[in-house]
Amino acid sequence: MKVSKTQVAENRLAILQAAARLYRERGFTGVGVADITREAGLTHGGLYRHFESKDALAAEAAEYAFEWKLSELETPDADANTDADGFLRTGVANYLSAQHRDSVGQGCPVAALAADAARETGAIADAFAQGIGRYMTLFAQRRPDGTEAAQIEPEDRVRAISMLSTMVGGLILARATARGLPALSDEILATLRDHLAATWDLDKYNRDGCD
Amino acid sequence: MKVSKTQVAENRLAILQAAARLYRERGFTGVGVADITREAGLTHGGLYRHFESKDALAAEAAEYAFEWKLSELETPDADANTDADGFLRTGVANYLSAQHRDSVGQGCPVAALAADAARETGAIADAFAQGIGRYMTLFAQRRPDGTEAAQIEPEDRVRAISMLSTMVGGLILARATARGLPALSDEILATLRDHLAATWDLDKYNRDGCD
DNA sequence: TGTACATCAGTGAACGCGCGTTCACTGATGTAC
DNA sequence: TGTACATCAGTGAACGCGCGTTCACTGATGTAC
Repeated sequence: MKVSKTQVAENRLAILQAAARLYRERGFTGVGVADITREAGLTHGGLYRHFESKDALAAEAAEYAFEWKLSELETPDADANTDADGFLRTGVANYLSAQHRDSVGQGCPVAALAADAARETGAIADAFAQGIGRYMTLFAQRRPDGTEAAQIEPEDRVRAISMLSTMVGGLILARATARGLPALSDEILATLRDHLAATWDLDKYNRDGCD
Repeated sequence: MKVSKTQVAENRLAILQAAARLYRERGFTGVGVADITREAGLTHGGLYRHFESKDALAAEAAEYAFEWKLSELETPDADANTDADGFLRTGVANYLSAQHRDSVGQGCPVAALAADAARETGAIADAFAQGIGRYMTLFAQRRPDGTEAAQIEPEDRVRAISMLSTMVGGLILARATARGLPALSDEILATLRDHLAATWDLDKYNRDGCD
């Protein structure tokens, strides 16, 4: 039963979306191709009309997850995000929220899969290296004083590396403690939200020169 | 062929050590029981004389990895660690080194497996929650001014949460980019070493009161 | 526009393979005497 | 201390199962005329 070209495109996208969600939830080695196609409303055999192998699908699903997340970060959810300051304050708060912690499948691919990706080689590893590189640049461009960096300065990269590391590490720690020590998990999120906002303000303040 | 009691204890330990290394290298879902026993110099069948199931082994291996890492942190490698300042400066530099990045199997269980542990339930999840909780307390007790906290203050916990999140996240990002963007990987490590040391000094300075 | 037919996305059975776990067996250990 | 024997850690074949991948088949689509 051949299907229409638009249906083919829809099915392919459904497979990618299912893969991107399931991989984030269960890791690259925790999901079978049958799980993915079932989630997309298809049977496993047809997957190979769309992707050469499970690994090729995983790599493309990783790229898809990165695209998806970037657009999420662009328009987090509120409307006070016209300048970099608002964008980053809301973005950080959303990132370190209980909601993001509890919805891995819809969340940041770095926090969900970077540790898994470090064990991979080839296309999956490449997708993650490139994706993380793009996140770094995106973050470095947005400055605490609300301006967009025309040229990225060393201090912009320091800020981006420090913030992304803290956000990713904090979310992973919050997730790992969510079941066994829920109070600690909540404390990690709340503490980092405050701490990053304070660092943020200090960075702005230092532009006038404190020391 | 029954073996002596000391040999039994040695074999059990060898299995735990092999498991702790292989799980860190390949993740909880990437290692089979035959891989572990082979690494320990045994065959797969005998594993069940020591552990009730693969999951029970994984949980105990996680606990073992946490014990191992804590003692590593206590005596990082140098000898200038008699006070908290030296301990933490050297500890942070070691943690964010290329050597630690490139030896996952001997490294911090949190950076290697916390993302995997967040997908687990039961004994493995518990082991990680408890282990992370202990790391937090250990870090909070050590103060930048070189003293050991008699009682842990809110600011001590903020510092511990912020530092651990940054270190764990940074190491994971450095590992995920090591293959595809080695320059970025090195930059992340070097930047965070400097950044954390600077935050450290600022913390010390603020005790006299700047603002 | 209508008809004939080649295309090919999707189906589901089948494949070889490696997994976690079980179990009959082995034989050195360690104990009872 | 020496002998007889029960114990049990370790072996390796076997189990059922789910995996990634293949393939003959189906039948609606889309094209050639």
